[in-house]
Amino acid sequence: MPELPEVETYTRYFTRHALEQKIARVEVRDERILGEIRKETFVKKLRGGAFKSARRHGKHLFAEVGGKATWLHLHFGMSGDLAYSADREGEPRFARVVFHFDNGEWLAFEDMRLFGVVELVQSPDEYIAEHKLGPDPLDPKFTFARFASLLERRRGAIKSLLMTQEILAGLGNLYVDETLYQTAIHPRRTVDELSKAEENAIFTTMRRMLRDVITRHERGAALPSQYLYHHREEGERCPKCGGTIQRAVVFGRTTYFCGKHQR
DNA sequence: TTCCATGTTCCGCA
DNA sequence: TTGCGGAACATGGA
Repeated sequence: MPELPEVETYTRYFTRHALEQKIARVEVRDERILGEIRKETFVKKLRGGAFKSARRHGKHLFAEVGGKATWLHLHFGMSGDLAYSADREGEPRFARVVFHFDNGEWLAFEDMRLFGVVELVQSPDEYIAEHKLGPDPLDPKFTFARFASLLERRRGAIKSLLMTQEILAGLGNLYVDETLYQTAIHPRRTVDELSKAEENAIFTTMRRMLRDVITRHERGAALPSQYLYHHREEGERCPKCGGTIQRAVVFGRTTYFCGKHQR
């Protein structure tokens, strides 16, 4: 389930389990996950090294490979996940790359649908620049002024803008819908007709919601029942206002919203 | 069997 | 230049 809150959770998981351990062996089980890099190069650059730190930008996870002047880059596509264990038999069914550490434990990158990417890059900053990724909404330096400037001189639907990684990096279909639901804004409203108060509501609610989801993931807790997340079905009753949940396609993605309170 | 899925990219058109 | 619809990618679950 990889949008920003999930990738943040994976980053913390990676940090907890996989840092400062010697990489004894790298197993690439399906080369289609590797993107541009050749399997031999990938394995050779990692074997014998160790991950020194991990950071996230948007939906991307980067881990520094000590002494090799390179970073592991993970993108989770639609179905990517991480699993760390010492259990030799327990490797997940859809493990595509497995890092084996010299203490016998392993970290698997699993991705059933193979839309994810595992590769090596020069540095996170270089990657972010090259792919023109927008700011991360939970970056401490990301302010309302910065957010408002992203909306200036744009005309499209607010949902399209919030989903575009070159503008803002991290939200996907689920959490854009959640943000707009919680701020009572219709996903097709165009950016140029939003009031400053509405822009502020989006900024504030989006960040509070993302932090809330991360905290709940960390605790293994479910999302609140009044979140749209649990009501993504046409005809469901809106837990906020009793209206009816509608389904539409916006920016090419199935979109759920309350036909009554989202305007 | 058919439709749908938390993502990204590329192409074509307005 | 910006915005957006559509298709493609690969696979399993309802």
